[in-house]
Amino acid sequence: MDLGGLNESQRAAVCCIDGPLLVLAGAGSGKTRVITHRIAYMLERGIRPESIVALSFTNKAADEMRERLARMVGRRAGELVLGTFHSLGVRMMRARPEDFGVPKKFSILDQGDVYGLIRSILRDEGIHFAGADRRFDPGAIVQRISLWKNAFITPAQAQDPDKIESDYDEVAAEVYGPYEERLASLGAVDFDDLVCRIARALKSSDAAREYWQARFSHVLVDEYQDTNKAQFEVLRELVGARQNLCVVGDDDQAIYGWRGAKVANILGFDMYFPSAVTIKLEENYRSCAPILDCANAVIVNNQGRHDKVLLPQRDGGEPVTEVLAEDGPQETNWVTSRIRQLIKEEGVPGHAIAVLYRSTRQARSVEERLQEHGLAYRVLGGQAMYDKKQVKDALAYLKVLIYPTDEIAVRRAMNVPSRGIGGKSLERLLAHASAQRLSLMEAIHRCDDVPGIGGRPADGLRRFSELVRFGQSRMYASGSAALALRELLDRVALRDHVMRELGSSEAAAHRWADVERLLASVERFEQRAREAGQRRARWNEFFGSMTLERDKKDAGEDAGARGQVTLATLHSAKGLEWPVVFIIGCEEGIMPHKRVDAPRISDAIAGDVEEERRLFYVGITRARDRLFLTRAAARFERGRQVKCLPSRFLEELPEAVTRYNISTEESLTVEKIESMADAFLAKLALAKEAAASEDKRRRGAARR
DNA sequence: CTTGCTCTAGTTAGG
DNA sequence: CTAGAGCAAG
Repeated sequence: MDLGGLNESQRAAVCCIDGPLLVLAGAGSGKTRVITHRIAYMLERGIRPESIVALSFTNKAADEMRERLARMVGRRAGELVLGTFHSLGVRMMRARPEDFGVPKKFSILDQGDVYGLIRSILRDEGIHFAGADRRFDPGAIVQRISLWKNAFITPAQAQDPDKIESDYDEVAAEVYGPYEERLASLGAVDFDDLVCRIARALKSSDAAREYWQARFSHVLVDEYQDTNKAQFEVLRELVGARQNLCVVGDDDQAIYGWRGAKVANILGFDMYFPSAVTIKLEENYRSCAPILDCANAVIVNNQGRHDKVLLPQRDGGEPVTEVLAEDGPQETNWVTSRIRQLIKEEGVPGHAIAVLYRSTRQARSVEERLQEHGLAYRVLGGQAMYDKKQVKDALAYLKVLIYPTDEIAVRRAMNVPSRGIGGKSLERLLAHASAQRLSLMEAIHRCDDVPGIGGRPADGLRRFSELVRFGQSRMYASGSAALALRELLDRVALRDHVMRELGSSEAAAHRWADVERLLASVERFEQRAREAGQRRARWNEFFGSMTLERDKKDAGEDAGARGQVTLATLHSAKGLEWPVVFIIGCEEGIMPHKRVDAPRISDAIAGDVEEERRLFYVGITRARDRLFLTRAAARFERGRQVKCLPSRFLEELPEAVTRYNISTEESLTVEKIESMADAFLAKLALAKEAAASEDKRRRGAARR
């Protein structure tokens, strides 16, 4: 294998395949190359692909890795165990459910399902909190439970009065137990279970541990700084005494502490694995020196970190520019017209430009302006396709057709569009179902037998029951679920329902397009199953992938092809790069965000300024050639004009940064100041000279 | 049970 | 200022 294209430390990281290895990969240091070369190298050394596990945090990263490897090693790439922690969890649970205490056919709840579950528990349990006349955001509760689960804190431990610091902690602790019970009774797991149940089982069961340790020989983890306690435990148990564990990450880019990631995992790697080798990748091939100077200058202000620095490998580069606007509109105006100038006058393609911001709401004003300029853009992140309501509604109908026993799907479908079936009716149905040992769907089919149900709800139930029967008969007759689903959705007029829910027809059309995409993907899936000669499509796989995978952008639809400017939060920009980057809103309160800096608010989870600094650092290191940092002196907030101070991180930037004030059009650089000084001195010298010659002349005149 | 109005709170995000 | 949730009336 040719390792010639790699530098010395990269080569070392590729070739050190046994034992624990920590690769500290600075931004832009060729991390992905190292990972792919390393796996190819391992294959070359005769390690079986199916015993190599390579984990990352997003499906996108995993797909990219797989593609690159396919190019390097061909079809063997397909035999690697390559994916996210969660996909590994699903894989292990599906293979040996008995190891992990889950039913053979467990279902995976997505965020929306979990929210619904928490809401219904809050309602049922509501009496307990009658004293507190507060509303509780299910999101904050879900987040706490998730953090607890990933830290192996049981419902009982969560109720420890010493640990409870706010009423949110209290409510969440109260909900936690019932939540776990409901999951069990639904035969379902949530995303957190996919990791922490694996960790628990491997710890407690010798048989499970031995089996899985024998199955996997080498483990590699990307973005290791983002791992949490549960993920760390999975890794530790999986690699066993051999400790063939290679972790790649950058503590300076740890920006997910708020969702439970433990920087300690990377900072203390050699404490957990004393024989660990550490390799630093510090050469940066991405950005020009002025940008890296900024990055280095900012990040040194953090305390707990591995000592390293980004070494520029590219020549030249123009100074980083700090831009001051009077207010928000002026800031976005300036950014968008600068973008327009770059594209129209300087020939920079749109996809080479990104606007980054701290919080999603900041995107809107930029979007509006870009639209006015007629510039194409895309917004990164946002809601996943499968998380959108209409898609989930359609998906629920599909599940009802294929798995009528799926209670979650039935509950969802039965009231979309609303058929007049409320909580009371559902309660009666469920009671009847469990008494008669029926599934919810069966109970609905026989709703006339259910005591206490009549009138409007009964009508709605009968209509729903008939609808499902219709759909199923169409499915059996045609042999295609996609076709049956299409007819079913037609009949319920889901499209009209979507249109009605959203006033504007444009927004509705947009959302309906997502449903069309779902239908298309169902069709493709069935098509593939037919081609593979399966008697029945493996719907389990389909639904599993719908829950686990965010929508993949259709090939050719990416930003590059359409020359779109990218809008992204600093979080979702991680791992990406652009020639030109704007970071907007560089102000105290936005970045660092006020919820982080403020003295711990009782119902907020304490954040930390160092993480905000790392976020800023991530933003800076996204830029290849040019970087603009903008801020406004004042903003409209909640209808009021508020003064804004520059972010403390701006003060940490080196002197060489250009400072530009939009209103006064003043632009000052060190070079400018120097050249101004030169000019001044030259003038001075000239004046002196003139004065001297004048003097001479005068003296001469006087002599004469 | 649904609809429409009022009130309130207001990071970041992935599987 | 807005979106989403809660509440009261139909």
